[in-house]
Amino acid sequence: MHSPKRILFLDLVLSIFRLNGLLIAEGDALTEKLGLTHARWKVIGAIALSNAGLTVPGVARVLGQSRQAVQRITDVMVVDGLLAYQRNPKHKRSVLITLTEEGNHVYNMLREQQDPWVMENTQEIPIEELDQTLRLIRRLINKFDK
Amino acid sequence: MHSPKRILFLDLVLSIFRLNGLLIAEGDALTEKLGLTHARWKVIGAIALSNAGLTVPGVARVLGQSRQAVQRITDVMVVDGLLAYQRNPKHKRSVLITLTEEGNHVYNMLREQQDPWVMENTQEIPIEELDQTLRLIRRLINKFDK
DNA sequence: AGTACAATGACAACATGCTGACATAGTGAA
DNA sequence: TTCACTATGTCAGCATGTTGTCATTGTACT
Repeated sequence: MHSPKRILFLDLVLSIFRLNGLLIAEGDALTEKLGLTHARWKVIGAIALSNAGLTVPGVARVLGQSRQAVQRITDVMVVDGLLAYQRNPKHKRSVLITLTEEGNHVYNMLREQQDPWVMENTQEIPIEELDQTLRLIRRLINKFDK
Repeated sequence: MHSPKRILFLDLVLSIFRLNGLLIAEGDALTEKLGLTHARWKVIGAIALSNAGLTVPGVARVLGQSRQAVQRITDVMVVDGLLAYQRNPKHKRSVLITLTEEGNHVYNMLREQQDPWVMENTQEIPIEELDQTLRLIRRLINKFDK
């Protein structure tokens, strides 16, 4: 049972855990000057990328997290003036999340940090390898996301 | 600046976050009957795989976590009778962690759950793809782990 | 329309990760 | 040997994730 594939897969699982931790640390370092954290980085990114406007459960679905976890983050970000809740014509209670002017400004500054970071960490990696890896990761996500 | 590579990389980062969350859920489901959690699964695995015996900071280094986080888990596992602290001939205060008889039993049962799980989730995936992916993940880990 | 089921907000309990701080133990160089 | 630096255990505070529960709102089917 100690097939190479088994070892390889368990190794991959542990490496995902490891990389996840390192990416969180990178995210925190990257956003520290902006008064953000990795969790807020994920949320502000999801909202900035949405055209139609997202609700709290909508962000949770995009990020694959519980709506409660997202709600806690967005509540704080609204208090901090980065996000605002807007009336949702489609739902009496479930409001839409939008970026405030300050939120937009922070997101733009975030981009200025993020873009060189991405460049730095991908320039030596062929695009085909990134693509293959992303495809396998997605395949595993689909397998587990039921 | 919206190069395909940039999009691809950010997509990969988000997918790592996503897969990490799903793997934690899988780990929790897999170990629930054994009274474990994903965090204890990682720790018990690290200790079972070590031949020479590990200290708390040793496990932390293997897993790439803070020693404080590992200490908290092992303290509980010692109380629960899965682990035991043993005198370390090389250090007066930093004890070695060993599996108790019960800990060994739980680890074996864990393997009985884990092996079919690994089989089920890898049988359709060529070993070369797993290998390529692991290599890229490792490459990123090395990049961020300074 | 009415009614069952799903989605949402709100609150709580808990697990797990991080960092910081402090005292003690170990190590290596002068 | 002595002294500076590193490693370790311990305690605390905090951020973030999970699940569970309950009341309310939306949706879809009869």
